[in-house]
Amino acid sequence: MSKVPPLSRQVLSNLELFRGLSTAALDDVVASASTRAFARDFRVFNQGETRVRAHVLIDGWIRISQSGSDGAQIVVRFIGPGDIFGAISLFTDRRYPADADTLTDATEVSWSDRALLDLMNNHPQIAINAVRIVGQRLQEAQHRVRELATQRAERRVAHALLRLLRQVGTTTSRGIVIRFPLRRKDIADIAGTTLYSASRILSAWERAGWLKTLDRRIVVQSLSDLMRIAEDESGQDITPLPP
Amino acid sequence: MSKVPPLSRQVLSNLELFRGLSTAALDDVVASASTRAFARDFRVFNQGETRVRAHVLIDGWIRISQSGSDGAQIVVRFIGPGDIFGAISLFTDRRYPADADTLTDATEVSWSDRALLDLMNNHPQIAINAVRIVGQRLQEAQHRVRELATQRAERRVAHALLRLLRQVGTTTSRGIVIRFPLRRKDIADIAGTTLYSASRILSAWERAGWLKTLDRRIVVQSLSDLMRIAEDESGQDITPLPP
DNA sequence: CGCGTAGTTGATACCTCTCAACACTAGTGG
DNA sequence: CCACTAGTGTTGAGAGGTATCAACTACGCG
Repeated sequence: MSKVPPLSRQVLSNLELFRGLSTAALDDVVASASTRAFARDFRVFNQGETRVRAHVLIDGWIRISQSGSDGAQIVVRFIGPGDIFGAISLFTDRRYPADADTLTDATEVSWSDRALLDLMNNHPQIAINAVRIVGQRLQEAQHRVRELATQRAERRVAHALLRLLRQVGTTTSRGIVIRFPLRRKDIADIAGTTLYSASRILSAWERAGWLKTLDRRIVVQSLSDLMRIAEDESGQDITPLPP
Repeated sequence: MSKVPPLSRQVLSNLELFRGLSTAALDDVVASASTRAFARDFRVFNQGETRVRAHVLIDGWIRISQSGSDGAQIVVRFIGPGDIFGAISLFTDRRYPADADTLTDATEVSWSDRALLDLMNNHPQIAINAVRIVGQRLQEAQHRVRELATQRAERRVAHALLRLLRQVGTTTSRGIVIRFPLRRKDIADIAGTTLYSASRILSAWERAGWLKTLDRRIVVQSLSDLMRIAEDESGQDITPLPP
């Protein structure tokens, strides 16, 4: 889990967290960074752990999930290339609030709490970027709260799929594919329902020909029907990434 | 709605957003601030409005609520003295994501987007404070997501009351009182349930003698029973503010 | 081949929403 | 002084969505 690929200013300057920095500033950032590579299905950190660092994912996919004392679990979000994760805890109670697991092979770069604070103090733009990123996530989370409080399971599953397609959908000849494997349990934990309900809902959609799952990967064939179920109030359209 | 009380460095330095600033920095902050006073039941800003500012509440209480296109509504949070609000939108899509209404007479101070960004650039500590504040709210929101996804209405109502007690509880001879008036609908919108379910649950608790409501204000008499219902996994205890 | 993981589907129970009726209060205006 | 109204809260009856439990299938892998 630790062949270390070189970390360039080029790579860093494309990350949202370091957007708008001078090359001198980027050099500072590089100097205190450390890079790691993980295999698939690796636990990057555990909920409750106190040796916190600020992480940015360079390549691969990670699932952030949170579980309660009763064992009930939710998926907080999926982390893709360029996303920061595990970083908020540096500023709050210095414990990771969730688990992080790799879904694929992955490489990350990370900074210690001290290093990140120094960087932010010396280069305020980093802190401003962080506010923007965390703010976006807060808005998403509040949107999700409303969804859970007011909509039913079927619509929540539809929304969950649409969000995933927006974030990580790839167009192929067969339809739009979600780039990484998802179990029914994952879908349930995203949409806030049970494995069983998620399975029933997806089966129904498969029967209707709206989507199918190939080797844990979901292929959507009729986006419009999905959007009709979701009745997306925020009429954002979905522009999948290039393959 | 606009007799302007004087704004002192003293007041500002006690706000979390401006914690740890030099007096020179505080002078900068004061220079670009503008103060306003509102009557009770005043709409401070509307969801979707684009003339966004960063607000800090000096005195009073404000309810932040969000509604969907279908009319379903949730209470996002209550804002008390010292809290910032409406500020994240400066960094994201420059639209307020929710409505803000005063629950009492209130005074706020606010900054334009331009002014706040300049302040953050000149005084990185402000941006760092902002990351911490927004990060805490994100964690709260994610906790709430899990709660909605995995727990049932009664427990969610208990949690909602406990959160309110923690934030704005005052001990009196009769019990712990939530400082501002709350309708059943408010409780429902916080806990993510309906007016009817909230009413049933609270009635049951009144019959059990755990709490009562006097003039829209909830008085909790048996904290322990409430906590038992909530089965609070994060065994935080509740330390009410002084009366 | 057997085992573990994943997925499907039926039966059932129960929580919660929904709809409706009614009580209570405060404020308004005749 | 008394309807009248609007806002709020309570409670019952019924429907319906979803969780839960259980049984079964399918697949991959040692």
